Amino acid sequence: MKPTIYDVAKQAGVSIATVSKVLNKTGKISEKTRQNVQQVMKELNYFPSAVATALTGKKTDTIGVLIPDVSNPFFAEMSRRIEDQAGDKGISVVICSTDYSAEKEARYVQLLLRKQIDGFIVSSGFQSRDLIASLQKEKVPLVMMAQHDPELLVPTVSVDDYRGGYEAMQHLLSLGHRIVGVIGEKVHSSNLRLHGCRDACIASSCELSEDLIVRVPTTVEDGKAAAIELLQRDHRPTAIFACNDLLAIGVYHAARELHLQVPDQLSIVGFDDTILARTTVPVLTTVSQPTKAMADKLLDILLQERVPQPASPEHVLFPPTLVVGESTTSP
Amino acid sequence: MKPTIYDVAKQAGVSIATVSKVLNKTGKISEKTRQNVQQVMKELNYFPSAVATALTGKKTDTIGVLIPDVSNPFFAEMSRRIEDQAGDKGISVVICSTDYSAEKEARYVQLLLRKQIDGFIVSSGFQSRDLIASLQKEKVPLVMMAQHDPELLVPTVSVDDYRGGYEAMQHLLSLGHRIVGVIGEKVHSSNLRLHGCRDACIASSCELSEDLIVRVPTTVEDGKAAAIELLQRDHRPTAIFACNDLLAIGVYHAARELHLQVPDQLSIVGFDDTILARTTVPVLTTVSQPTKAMADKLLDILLQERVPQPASPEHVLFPPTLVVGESTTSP
DNA sequence: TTGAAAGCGCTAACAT
DNA sequence: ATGTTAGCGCTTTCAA
Repeated sequence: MKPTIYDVAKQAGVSIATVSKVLNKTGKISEKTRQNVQQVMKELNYFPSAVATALTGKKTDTIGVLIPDVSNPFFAEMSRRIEDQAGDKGISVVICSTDYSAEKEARYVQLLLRKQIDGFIVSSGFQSRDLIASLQKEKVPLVMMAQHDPELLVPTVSVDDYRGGYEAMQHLLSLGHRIVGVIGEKVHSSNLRLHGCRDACIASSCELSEDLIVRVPTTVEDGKAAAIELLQRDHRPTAIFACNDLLAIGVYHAARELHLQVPDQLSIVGFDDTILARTTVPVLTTVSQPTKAMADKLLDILLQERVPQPASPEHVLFPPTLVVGESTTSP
Repeated sequence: MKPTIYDVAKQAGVSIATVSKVLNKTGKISEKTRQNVQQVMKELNYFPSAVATALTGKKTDTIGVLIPDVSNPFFAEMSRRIEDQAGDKGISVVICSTDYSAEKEARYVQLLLRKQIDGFIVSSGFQSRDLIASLQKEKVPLVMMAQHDPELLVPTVSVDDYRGGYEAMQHLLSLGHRIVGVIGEKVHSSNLRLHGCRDACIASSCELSEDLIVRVPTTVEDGKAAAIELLQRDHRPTAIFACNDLLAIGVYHAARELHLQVPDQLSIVGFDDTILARTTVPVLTTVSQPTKAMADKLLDILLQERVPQPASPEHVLFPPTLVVGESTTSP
């Protein structure tokens, strides 16, 4: 059997209270007994039960990360960052895929709550606003990632989507493109990216007609279909900005099907800078999110949340970086 | 405060034992009180604390999945499958990235053990054999995924790597390729895939000279470098089989750098059938692993492990499927 | 400086 | 059919 605090106490000839104190570095204990107890803990290979500890009301040093899908590279990479940062802080991370389903969200939230986790990181694509509201009512520490939605009274960490869209479009315009198609998801962050696009056009006194903007769901196939449609028009775009890398991949497929060379006959820009951006040939020009810094901030907020509840939620925006690959050139 | 079993008992006018019984459907209780208690649980929005339950020694219905890296698409996709399967069985999944580091492995194992999880799924790339041995000594249910290593006395679930390699090579040979380069990782599963390649060549009475086989680490860059080297030889290969999709991507990059058209001037086959295989242009021909079935089996074994320890560990091999994409054609 | 004892919320005999 | 009670392993007053 695994040794318990009682075994250690007996072996060391002290009470369990003393053992607990050396464990937690609380109270006053003589250097001598401390050494002795620690020695015994080593010998017995003793580790306190996290379960028993949690039951006494202490923090569990575990946070839950709720993402729509681990197999989506962007979320996988963010998760990885969060894990790394958390690991450094001695915090463990539970990752759950909610599959864009409000039902699964509820189930996992319930589950993690029962496990007494210290807080949640939820991400864009979270369906149930009610759930978020009820978590807040229960004062469960919570922070939202990759979705800067001012309506939500939740602290938020995301990239500056507007600016990312702006820079992506500006890049294309500065290369000389004048007809640029845009493919966006039907989610909040895509809206912001589109606004950025529009404003970049305005700044270059070039117009972005609304019918060059297509909104789709999020798969590669959606991106391909949208791109094919755009590229078969009379005055076809010479460049396409896709609001995430997955959609951009769809554009590559469309280009291939229509026998258009990338970038010579069609420039493509993506968003997110996931592994996908570096696995295409030619390498995708994309907008990079500072995932490491974002993960760091996410944890900072979550941990500080564990203490007091701030009056008005903090909304942190990180600057995006345009990463110029091989998929863009002058028309 | 969150309601406890006491609150429910008081409100329902029964003892906590009764509440516990309706909760667990154990013992005998009249339909009437059952209804009543359940009603009260609803009203109070009561959910039992998983922590308290675990402390009494019951199973936690949580398993830990240890993978080298969530941001590697193959592992992310496997994790996702495991989660799905587990979800159906009411089991929750904790995913941790061990980063190919024995130290992190030890840390996470310790952590999860302290949290009283019911079992582990560890995967290829796990460094510390000692850790595995000690888990076994402690009789912690454990199953290994994606690494069929007969030396390990652990149940194992993986794809039939040998056969996958065989089919990949056979495909290329049947298209008429005679000089085929092979790029493999320095891990056990790649060895098996290579054996498959060799035997496929022998079966076609065509020889695979050893110097066409290159062993590398696992990144895209490694794949690219190896491919460039292969392709610059005097009698350059007309096709390359890469032992995983990531390496195959590297081959695409190499082809591009050397101005070789895929598939006309160079055929490429990968392995794993991750999302990467479908995001390349042209779409990669690759060997698919039945991730869903594997995840299912993994859980079956783990759950059955929770009861008795089988005498000799089960080693399950799943058949791979060659998925022909657009990256292969006749030379 | 150390120890005794009362919980934390739940389960599982054992009584009734 | 329902209730009483003794733990599970640990933290935390409060005494000594």
